[in-house]
Amino acid sequence: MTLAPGTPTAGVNDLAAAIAALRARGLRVSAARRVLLAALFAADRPVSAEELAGGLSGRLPNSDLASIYRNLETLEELGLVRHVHIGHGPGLYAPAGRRDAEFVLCSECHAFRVMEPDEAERVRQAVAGITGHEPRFSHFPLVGRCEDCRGG
Amino acid sequence: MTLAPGTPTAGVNDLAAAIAALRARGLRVSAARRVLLAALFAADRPVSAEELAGGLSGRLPNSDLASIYRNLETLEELGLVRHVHIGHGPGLYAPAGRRDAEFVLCSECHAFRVMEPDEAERVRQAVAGITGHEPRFSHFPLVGRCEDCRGG
DNA sequence: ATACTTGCAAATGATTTGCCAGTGT
DNA sequence: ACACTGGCAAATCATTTGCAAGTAT
Repeated sequence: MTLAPGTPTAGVNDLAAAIAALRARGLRVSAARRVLLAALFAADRPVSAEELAGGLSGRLPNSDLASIYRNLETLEELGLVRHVHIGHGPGLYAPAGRRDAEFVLCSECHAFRVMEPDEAERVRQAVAGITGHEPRFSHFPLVGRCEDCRGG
Repeated sequence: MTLAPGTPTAGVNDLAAAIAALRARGLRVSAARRVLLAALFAADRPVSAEELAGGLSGRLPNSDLASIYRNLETLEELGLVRHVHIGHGPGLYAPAGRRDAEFVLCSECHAFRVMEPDEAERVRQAVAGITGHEPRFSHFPLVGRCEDCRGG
């Protein structure tokens, strides 16, 4: 799809707002999209397209992976959804909040979490001051041994 | 393959040392491995298996992707090779030095570089102090807008 | 009514596996 | 000699694309 001109959609933080954003862009609110968005907002962690298809079956007559990928792509272009990579598995999708979540992954125990807003801000500041790059851990998480695994 | 017991191989920084490490582990020094390692050490940036196969053809009668992947995996288990991911493309391989290289990628201009040792150390310290994680940017690079792109 | 969407099948790109012939030690 | 390796074909996993039928607006 090519996005028609219009107000650039930012992140939203609930299903209703996401659906409103679809409408605002002139995109159709189909059953498949409703259920997909609902599943994403209901999940407490980023989920794969495969998991979404699984969770959706039953809730929808047929949940096809191709359609799910297509919708995830559309929603991502709209800024309503985002995806991260953990290790070598499939991409994991999550609803996009008003600001991108920054992820942290332990390379040893694989604990995965979202940074606190101020934590993320401090990392941004510190890293920018050292490397010159304003870091983003929303697509590739920050990977490293966590405090526990380091024997803290 | 399952690695036989022996001295755990660390990174090395030249072809001869890598070959010695293979021998030390009782692995065979075949023409394919020689040429593969030579290509990796000759490259000035991480390269894909496909690129390696291309560069190798001519130097070897037949360079098969499957064999290249198998060897890269073996060499990686030995600690002689490492791979990074940039965006969604194929994995990119590089020889592993005595300590892992930490990569930085600009999310805007896609400039890709290796951190200076002290730069990496400062990032490690700073981030560990904030998130509790000792960060590693050898598998997933640190991604963010670079100084130039931020209008520095 | 019409353009956007879906489901299904088939294609693609990256990487892995099975198997037997070839070769380093 | 013998186990380790390489080549080739086929399989697998994640994701994408083509296309005709279905549906939101």
